[in-house]
Amino acid sequence: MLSLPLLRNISAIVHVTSPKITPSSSFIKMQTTRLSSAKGQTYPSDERENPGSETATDDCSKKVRVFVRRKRATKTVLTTVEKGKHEILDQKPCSLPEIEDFAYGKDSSFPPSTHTPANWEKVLEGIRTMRSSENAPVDSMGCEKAGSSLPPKERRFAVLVSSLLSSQTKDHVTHGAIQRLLQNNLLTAEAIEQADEGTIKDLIYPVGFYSRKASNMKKIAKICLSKYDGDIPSTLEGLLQLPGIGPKMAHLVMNVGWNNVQGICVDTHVHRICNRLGWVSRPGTKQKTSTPEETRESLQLWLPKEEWVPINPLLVGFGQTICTPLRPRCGICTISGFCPSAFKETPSPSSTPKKSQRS
DNA sequence: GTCCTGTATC
DNA sequence: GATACCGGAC
Repeated sequence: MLSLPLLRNISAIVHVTSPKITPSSSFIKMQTTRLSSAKGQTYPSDERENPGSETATDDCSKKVRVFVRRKRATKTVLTTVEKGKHEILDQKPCSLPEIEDFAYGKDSSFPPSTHTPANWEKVLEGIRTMRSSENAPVDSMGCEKAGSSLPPKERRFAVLVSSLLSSQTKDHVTHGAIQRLLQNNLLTAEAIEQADEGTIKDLIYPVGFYSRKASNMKKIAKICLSKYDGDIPSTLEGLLQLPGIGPKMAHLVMNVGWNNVQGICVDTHVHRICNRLGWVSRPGTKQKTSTPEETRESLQLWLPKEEWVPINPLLVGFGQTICTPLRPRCGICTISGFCPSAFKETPSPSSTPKKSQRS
C-alpha cells in the first residue's frame, strides 16, 4: 500500500534524447514501464457490473515528461485538458538523482503540482489520529451503507434513496426511515412508482424536507423505470438529472453504489475545512473557494486519487467534533501548527455579528 | 436561537 | 448570494 503512493494516476513518459548518459538512462526506461502501468488502476471493487461508465477518467491525470539532454534534465508536468490536448503545469530543470527518486516513488513532492499544499500528508495523518480517539456521529451510522444485504440492483436503489433522505438529517433518523421503507417493501423503483405519495411521506417522516423528498422519490422511481430498467443511473450525469440529487450525493452514490470514483464527495465540512487549511482556492488566485463544487475541482487538482473516498468521512468526523463551523476547537487540535486559520476568529461563515444590539 | 454530510430556485 | 424547504434536538 505504501509503495508508489502518489503514482496511481500518473503516467510517466521518459524521453532520452541522448544515449550519452549511460548510467541512468537504462534505469529510467526500466522504471517507466512500472509507472505507466500504475495508471488506470481503479478503486477496489467487489462487484464487476458497471455498464455505462468508464473507470479512471483522465480529467485529473497528469503526464510527466522527463527530457534528458547531455548532463541536464528537464521535468515537464502536463495535465490533460481534453482528448489529445495537454496543458503545461510545471516545467523546470532537475538533477538525475531527482529523477531516480521519482522513479522509485521516494520523492513525494514530485510531480511538483502548483496546487499541492505543504505538509498535507502530515495534516492528514494528524487528523486520522485525532479521529481515532474522538468519536464522531458519522462513525456510528453511515446511512449510505443501508441495504448491504440486498441484491446488487436493489442495494443500489437503497443507496440512492438513503442519500436522498440523508441530506440535512441526522443519521439515525435517516436509518429509521430506510428501515420503515424496507419493512413495507417500498425500496424498489417499481414499488415506489406504484405507492401513494402520502404513504411515502408518512413513512419517511421526520427526515428533513420529507414532503419534497417524497415527491422527488416518486419522480426518481419513474425515471429509473423508464430510462434505466428500474436500476439507478450509472453515470454522474445521469444521477444529476434526478430531482433532489446534487453533486454531493451524486459523487457519494457513484462511490458507494457503483464503486466508481469519479470525483470527491464534497459537503459542507470538506468545503469548510479545506478552505481553513488553505488546501483549495479560486482558480488562479489565493482566494477561498465559494462553493463546494469549486472546492471539489480545486482539491481534485492535487489530492492523490486514493484519498478521494476516505477524505470525506475523515473530514466530516473532524468537522463534527473538532473543526466545527462555529468556534473550532483549535486548542485541542494537534495540527493547528499547520493550519493558517488556527485560533483566528472565523470570518467567513455566516458572520452576522449582531451582538451587543441590546439596549 | 442555532445546528443539521443539501438541493433548487430566484 | 440569498432563501425556501422541514422538524427536532440542544
